[in-house]
Amino acid sequence: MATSSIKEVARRAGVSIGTVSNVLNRPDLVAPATRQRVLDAITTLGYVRNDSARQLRAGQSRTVAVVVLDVANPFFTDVVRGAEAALDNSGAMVIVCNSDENPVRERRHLDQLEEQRVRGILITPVDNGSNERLEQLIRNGIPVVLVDRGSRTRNRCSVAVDDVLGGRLAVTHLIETGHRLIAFVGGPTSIAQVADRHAGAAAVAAERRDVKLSVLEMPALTTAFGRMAGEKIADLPAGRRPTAVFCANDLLALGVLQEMTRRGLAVPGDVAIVGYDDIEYAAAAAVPLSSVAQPRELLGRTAAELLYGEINDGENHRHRQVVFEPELVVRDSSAR
Amino acid sequence: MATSSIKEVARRAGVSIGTVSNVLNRPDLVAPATRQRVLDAITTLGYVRNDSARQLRAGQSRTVAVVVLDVANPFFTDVVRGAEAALDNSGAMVIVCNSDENPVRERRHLDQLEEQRVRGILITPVDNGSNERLEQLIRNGIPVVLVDRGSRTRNRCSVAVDDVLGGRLAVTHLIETGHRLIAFVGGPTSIAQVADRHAGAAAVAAERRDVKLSVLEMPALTTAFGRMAGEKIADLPAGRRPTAVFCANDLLALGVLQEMTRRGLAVPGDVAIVGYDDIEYAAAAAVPLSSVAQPRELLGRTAAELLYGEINDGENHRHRQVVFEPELVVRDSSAR
DNA sequence: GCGGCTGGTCGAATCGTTTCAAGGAGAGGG
DNA sequence: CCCTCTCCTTGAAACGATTCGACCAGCCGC
Repeated sequence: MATSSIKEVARRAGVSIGTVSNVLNRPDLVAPATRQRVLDAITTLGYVRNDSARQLRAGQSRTVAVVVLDVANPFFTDVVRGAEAALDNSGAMVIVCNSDENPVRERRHLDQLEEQRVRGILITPVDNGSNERLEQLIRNGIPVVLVDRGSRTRNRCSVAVDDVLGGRLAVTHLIETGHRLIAFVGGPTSIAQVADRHAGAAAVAAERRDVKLSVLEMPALTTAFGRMAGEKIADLPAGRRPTAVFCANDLLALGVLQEMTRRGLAVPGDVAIVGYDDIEYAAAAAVPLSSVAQPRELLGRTAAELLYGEINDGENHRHRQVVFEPELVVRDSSAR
Repeated sequence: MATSSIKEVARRAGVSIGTVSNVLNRPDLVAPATRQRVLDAITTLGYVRNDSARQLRAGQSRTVAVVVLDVANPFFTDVVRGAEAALDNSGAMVIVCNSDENPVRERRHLDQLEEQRVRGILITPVDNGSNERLEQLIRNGIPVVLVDRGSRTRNRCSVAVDDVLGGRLAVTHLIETGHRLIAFVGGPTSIAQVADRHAGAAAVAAERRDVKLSVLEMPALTTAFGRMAGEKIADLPAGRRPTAVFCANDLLALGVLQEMTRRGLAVPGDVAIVGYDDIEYAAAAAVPLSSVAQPRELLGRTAAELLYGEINDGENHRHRQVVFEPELVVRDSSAR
């Protein structure tokens, strides 16, 4: 019942504590006969190492934390998957903390993690307010890698995806398939990702005289608001109605798609649609959705590798800012 | 840089170690002036408690683990959410472990968690093989609550949803809206959930002479196989074609829906569809999908509460097996 | 036969906390 | 003025592991 300690194992095997520890950590130092005796004692007692004591002695834990904005978001679950894959056989254990876009929760998690002396942290911070706390962690010797946020200051590693490029890709594709009247359906511009995606889209549109990009700014990036945006678009007279819509994420796009179908407008015949994120359900929509895909797993994997490097290189580590390129996946919703 | 210990705080504040500890844990025992001096020392040194030492002394940690089959599955993320909510102000910290339906990974996590002396574990085990390991944990004094699996043996708590009832609800609804030729699209019957849902559906169908339930067993519960099932159904001549389809999960249902739309069959006009799980995208489908919803957050919350009870009641705890009822959500895809 | 070496084992120190019995300084009562 | 009581504070003993110098017994070579 009460889990037994190394001391009892030692007594039962008739050896010293140090020898038991050696069996556990450097078995080749111990004579085979003794080793076997100790192992037997361990199994009969059902001994389980106490990790707290181990860590206390070692001065740090073997776990790495990933702090995400939303565990339910497929984007982050894939990032976590990537990170886990990268750290799988490094002896480290990955734990996932969910800040839920709540600065207070984030703060609490970071405090906890520091108390636990985690080996390192991968984090997508809720806002820029977290910066001071993160600086502190770094000063205290805990490596931090930023995920999906480029780092302005060069004193940490970060991985991100080029959202401006993503916007360019989407709109370039729409122009190439013949569209001239294009709508951008976005969310609050306070979200950096939304702003960047729009910037890319606008830049491409501005390069051509005959292309016009209108903007619909919705309060949030949900299907419900997508439907609402769809209504507004469908209500326009055929001549002034955009023939293509680029949405800041897939949920918006699904909403728009749904509304078009309901109104009897053909996709992509009357209106082409391109989303962003390439979530699993994008491909499964009634009309499979074109979307700008981000290398989610790769993002997590790379972040983990940077962290791993930082942990091992120690003082002479050079921080790196990695930026990935998104990729356009063309499906039926924007086929010619 | 090197994080400072309680000892240095004590020296800097000119008090003993014990006093610093008291400031941290029972501040009212310390004279205000002293307390302030200690707090100042703590902030100037940037002292952070060492949780390992704390736990070592305490004998157990303050964390509770949730071991899920798939972090990316919305079902589990909601369960986790519920558990977090229930434990939020109990001082416990929730960590999420992902077994990825892999017994080896599951085993490794359980080992790690036992070494960490976690307070308790919520788990959806990969298979019945885990049972022995779980028994062991329980014997060693770590409370375990099963999630989404009823416990046969009465020696632990569990929470589950009545899948047989879910099947009944779906088919009863279809019969009431006038359907007589109904298809069940399922997955491998080795999955208990699938078997139960089918059992419920079959039971209701058997109660009426004029109702016929055919079964399509697909290899996996994905949209791709849903489309395939859709093909088979659409290929049938109109007279023998089922007028309603009940799918073992929403992904299958979305696949079927997609194929119907592609073939020009109206949903629900020609074929009504009911799914299972009520995932977020069910409501967002081109034709909003009727689905059997499980109380996912409630499941997590209840599991956490049972665990909490078990932790606190100690010896005189009585294990309970809680079963929740699913609920049918009717949307357009099966509207009359 | 003796010095040195090697392989195996031991014991003690250490990590950073918490807890608790014990002590000390004032204050208040007799 | 002394005794008692309260309030603070202290110091030492855990908790369970790891690590490292010391020790001991054989064995080898000279």
